[in-house]
Amino acid sequence: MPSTDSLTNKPYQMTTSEIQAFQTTFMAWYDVHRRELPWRLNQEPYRVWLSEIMLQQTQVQTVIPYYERFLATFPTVVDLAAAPEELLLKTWEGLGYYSRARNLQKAARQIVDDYQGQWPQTSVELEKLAGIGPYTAGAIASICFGEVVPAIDGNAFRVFSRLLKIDADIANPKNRQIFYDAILPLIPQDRPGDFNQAVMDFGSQVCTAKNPTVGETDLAPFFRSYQDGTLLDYPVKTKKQRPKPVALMAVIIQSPQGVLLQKRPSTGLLANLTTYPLVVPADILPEDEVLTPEEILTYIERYFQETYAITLQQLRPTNLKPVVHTFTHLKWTIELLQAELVADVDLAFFPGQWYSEDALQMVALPTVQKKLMARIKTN
DNA sequence: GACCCGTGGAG
DNA sequence: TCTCCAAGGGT
Repeated sequence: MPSTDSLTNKPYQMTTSEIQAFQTTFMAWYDVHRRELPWRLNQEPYRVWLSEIMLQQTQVQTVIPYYERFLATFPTVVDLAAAPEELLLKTWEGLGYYSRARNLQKAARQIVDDYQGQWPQTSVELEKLAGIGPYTAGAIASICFGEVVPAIDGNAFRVFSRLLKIDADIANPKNRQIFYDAILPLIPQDRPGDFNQAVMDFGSQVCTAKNPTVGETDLAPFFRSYQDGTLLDYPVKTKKQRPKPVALMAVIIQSPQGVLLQKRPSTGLLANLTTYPLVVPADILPEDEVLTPEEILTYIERYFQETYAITLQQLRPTNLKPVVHTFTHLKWTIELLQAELVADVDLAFFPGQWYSEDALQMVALPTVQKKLMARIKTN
């Protein structure tokens, strides 16, 4: 049951004097413990925006080297708008959630083409840009333009659910408004950007998911859940489902021109990235039929013939241990197969090409592909 | 609203 | 090994 303020009868509120004291204490904590980060050098929208996109579902430590490299490669929004996709994805390689990179460029082109290179300055307008949702819009608007608006991310959910004992399920998007309404009156009018960044720093350094140390800070008296010993009961979050297991086969085909790699479709998992040809046996094998390994290979040969007009020679299993790679929602177990080709294969129907070692350096490879290559190299 | 979309670190 | 998490957004 939600805690209710006796004066206003609205849920999850503080009195005016409580708010004053909280703000003073919280911002004082921030002024002492504020982290120095590359994207805090100044408040240029391009730099702040890039950091916010990279930090989506990604830890600070992981982002920092990518951030520096990306800024060096694409110093301005104009450079980014004009970048070749291959270089864009290569710069993002390994960071994951690759649609972020494509949306980043889409938004850069919106800025250049639709906004004459001038950033919109409100969260409402910012949210119209590709890849910018409610959180990122709030973060940029408050940090760069001083708009008094919450930036509600995982840290904010955790900090304010514990502060105010908000027991609404944070996994339910419908409950976001409850947090918005609760946080908005807590934002100091003169420091909205600092406030939102203070939430990040406090949430990631003190009010952490595991082993929180709220009790060791001056903020402890304000945390209602800490006061009654229920800090770890918050936030309330329903469980996610487990990654679904999927069996795949990678077909490694060598030739004097290099190895055959396939560019994935422009939508869906690992969009536009490059891997060995990956076959999902479940998709090309007859259902409800027990097949021998030899028969399975025959089906794969037929699949390559019919789909790509490629004749595989000597398709065979390797003695390599399968590669296991887990995504958020999928768990791939990949068997490695080898094949030879007759000379002068026509790749007219194959979405890929032969890659030499040098050419491999230029193309964006997902981590699962790097794992597959490592498995081969170490044997 | 439910599902899709990566990766690396922590315990 | 397994589970959960980490500055979410798109469809």
